[in-house]
Amino acid sequence: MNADKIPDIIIGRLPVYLRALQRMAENGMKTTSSQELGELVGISAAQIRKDISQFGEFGKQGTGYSISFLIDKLREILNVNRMWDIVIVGAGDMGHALARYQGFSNRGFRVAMVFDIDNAKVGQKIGGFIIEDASTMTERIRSAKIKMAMMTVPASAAQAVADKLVQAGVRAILNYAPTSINVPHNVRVQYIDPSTHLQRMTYYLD
Amino acid sequence: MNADKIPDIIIGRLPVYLRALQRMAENGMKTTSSQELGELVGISAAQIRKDISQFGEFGKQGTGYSISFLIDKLREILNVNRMWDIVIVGAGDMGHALARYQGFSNRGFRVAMVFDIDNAKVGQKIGGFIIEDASTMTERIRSAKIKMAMMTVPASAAQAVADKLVQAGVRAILNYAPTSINVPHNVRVQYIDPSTHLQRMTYYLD
DNA sequence: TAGATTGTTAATCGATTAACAATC
DNA sequence: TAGATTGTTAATCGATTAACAATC
Repeated sequence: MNADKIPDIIIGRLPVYLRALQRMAENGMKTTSSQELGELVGISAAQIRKDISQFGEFGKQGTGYSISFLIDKLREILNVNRMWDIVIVGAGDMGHALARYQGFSNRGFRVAMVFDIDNAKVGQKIGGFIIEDASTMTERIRSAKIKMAMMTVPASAAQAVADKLVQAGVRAILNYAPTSINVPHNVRVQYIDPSTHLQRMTYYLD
Repeated sequence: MNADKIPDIIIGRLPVYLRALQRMAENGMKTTSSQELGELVGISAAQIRKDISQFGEFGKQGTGYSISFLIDKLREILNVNRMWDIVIVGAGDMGHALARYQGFSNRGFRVAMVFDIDNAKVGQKIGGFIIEDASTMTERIRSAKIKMAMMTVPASAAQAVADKLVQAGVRAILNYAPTSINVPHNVRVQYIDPSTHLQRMTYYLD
């Protein structure tokens, strides 16, 4: 294990490798090569080898990588060889979809609570969760020691909600609100905004 | 307008600038500076000036940028000074949420059709759209000349659906399926996978 | 063994930052 | 005018690629 600081751009590719490897494992494959994995994920074989080698010598010359071994290592590196509880803030359509999403459990995540400010929604059930009042949020998150959140609130509410989450001890926010937010340096943010993603592609269309 | 090829990493930041500028405009602001915009989006002022200057001289020394003028220019550059029709493939929870999402229209997008393979879903309504049979998809997309799609299908179906979309003439795919897909070079893909985004953050958590 | 593929090095390529003249 | 801020240059910093010895 290399003690140097690993660039975030490399960290960002590891989940993509892991996802592809888990798929390969499901399909019964036992080993793969940087070449094969690269074709699957659209990244050069050299880069995949370089990325992986930052963390150790996980491959074998001549035969490549053991898929299950590499999965274990990547899960360890990414800290997803455990379950992370996540809260959802905002019980609109997108919050609903995430609350019911089946794709978290085998990737290291579990939705733990869902919050909304709308009294008409509080108390209702979505995907097995009872929607809780956002006014109790800080305390609930803090006492459950939850570190991750998904924000599916309007842009106008995003900064205030983010501030409350940070206060509650959240250290990673997946932000579905279509706006940038400011958080302290020790808090990570990832952005999911379909319009922004789409606009990145229209540039190339006629 | 610079005729050189603009790096994709710059193109990727423009929608973020545009989103912030539209927010400023809604709040009644008339001008801004690279400094102010940078603090809002978390990018250095120098980089913002450099990015914008790739396309022309849109600012004024001493006063900064006219927000409405810069919005116009960015919309023009990104090709979103028009409406793009989009199809949704997969009418599960995520497809539902996207079909009902109100955040597309003022960013240049309009959902035009929703498809699913499930006969139990075909004919039902979501968000004002009637779910259509996926077997008619290629022909429907082709004759409507639609160039963009959002895929909210299981990972196992993603590659086959992508192939059909490409055949139908789609040139940009926003892929919500948790898997990488392979498409020809003239087709753009953007990925939205909450687990992948979350795993990029857990690396930094204890 | 022969063939395949890793891990790593050095070279190349590309992106970001700092600084400042120009100018509103 | 004085102050502010752009657009741009040069320097720095960082990422990717190509190549190959090592070795399974």
